[in-house]
Amino acid sequence: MDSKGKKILIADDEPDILEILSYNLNKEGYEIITAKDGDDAIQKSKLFKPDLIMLDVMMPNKNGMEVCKLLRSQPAYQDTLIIFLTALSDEVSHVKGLEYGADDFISKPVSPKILVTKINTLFRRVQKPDDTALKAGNIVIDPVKFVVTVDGEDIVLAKKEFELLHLLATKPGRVFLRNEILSQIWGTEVIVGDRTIDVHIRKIRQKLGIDCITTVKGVGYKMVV
Amino acid sequence: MDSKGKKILIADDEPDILEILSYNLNKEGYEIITAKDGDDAIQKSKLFKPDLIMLDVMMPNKNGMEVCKLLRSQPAYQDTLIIFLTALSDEVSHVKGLEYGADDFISKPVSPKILVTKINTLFRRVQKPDDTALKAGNIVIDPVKFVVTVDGEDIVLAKKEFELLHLLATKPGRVFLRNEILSQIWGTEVIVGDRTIDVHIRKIRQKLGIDCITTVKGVGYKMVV
DNA sequence: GTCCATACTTAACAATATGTTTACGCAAAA
DNA sequence: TTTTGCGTAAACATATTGTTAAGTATGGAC
Repeated sequence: MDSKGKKILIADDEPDILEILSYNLNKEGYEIITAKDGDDAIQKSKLFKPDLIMLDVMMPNKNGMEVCKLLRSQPAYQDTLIIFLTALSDEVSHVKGLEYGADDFISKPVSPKILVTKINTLFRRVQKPDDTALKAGNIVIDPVKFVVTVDGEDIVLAKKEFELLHLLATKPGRVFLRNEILSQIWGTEVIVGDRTIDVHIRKIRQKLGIDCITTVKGVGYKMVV
Repeated sequence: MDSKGKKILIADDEPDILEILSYNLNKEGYEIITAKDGDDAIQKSKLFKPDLIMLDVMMPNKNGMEVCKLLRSQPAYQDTLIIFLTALSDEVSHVKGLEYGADDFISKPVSPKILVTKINTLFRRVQKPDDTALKAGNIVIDPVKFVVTVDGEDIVLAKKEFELLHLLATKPGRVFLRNEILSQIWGTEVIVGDRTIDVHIRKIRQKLGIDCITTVKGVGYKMVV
């Protein structure tokens, strides 16, 4: 579930369209938010921070183009994927849409297959690996090779363990609240218990063999230098 | 960036398209030259010696195919990258384009992100000429002879298997995300399932007999050194 | 062109690694 | 002493990959 669990906002004034799109994308594991017009789309974008926004070109209260232009002008939406829903032959919208920073177009009537394929592909494109190796004392954390090295010896961590250690190592010495850890590693969507963090911390300590993570009772964890 | 500062010639009869493409590629640091038809494209190619040429299929005064054929017939343009701009569903152009020596295709309407990604990828591909044999431990991968040698013994791999192994071997130890693998080996057009990668990995492991590829669960694969 | 061999892809299922919860014990603070 | 928070281990659930087999292209020989 890497490209999934993403949030998609769909804005269209026709309830039928909304339903069809929602159904098909929801089935694929995406979380769907719907909006019925331009203003609604802007509001809900700010509220839910979707990863992808589908805009009907023709909508009441600000059409798709206007919404796109407005969102793209803000830094927070620079990397958000934006797709337009257009009539099949609407070349003008295509050209204009591109100027406003659209990433793709889907023509009505919408084929569920093309829809899903396009969206999966788009998400696939934007993912890129983080490539800054971190060092904390005698520990080296290398996201490129996905290995942790202690005193020159490679240690294999599971994904979550690695992410957790990497997070702590971004600011050695700084305390990370349990809440921070949860939202950074697990995201706001998934809800996991507090014990889950403990268990991962324990495994990291166990695998690394050295005591590099300190517990700050009632607060969180930090990396020692 | 080392793949930048390159010259790109864009040939299309629609000024809007020219402008959009120019804008996005220029932003990436490429130097852009535009041409409005086939003859213009040929002239400016000779004049500016671009590193990459984007040709609209439908153009006045020699269409994209003709231009491609003509340029490719000259030794000077043997190694120039040529990309076609095609309508989304234009399968015929794809087939013909490949015959004439196209390096890739971009479907209209053009997504800026995909455009930039593709072009960056293409330059990266040619930057490291494929004629250097790679070595990783006791494995030698020779793209010229298309053979893999383990401890002096030749092993025959299928095309996809070879490409996959070669990709991993370009940066031994580095983790390649499944996404990266998909876009590097399969490209942006084709969409294949995740299991497909596994199967190829399996075959490589089986044929080589040695354990040179490590699985990083939830992340991807990497070559061990 | 047809046939054949090979490679590629997909789907179903098995195996395994990973993530999460639970229950309990311990220790420090109130 | 009671309470609170954390550590631990095992049980459980889930996710991800490995494997197999069968279907689908693809390209070459004839």
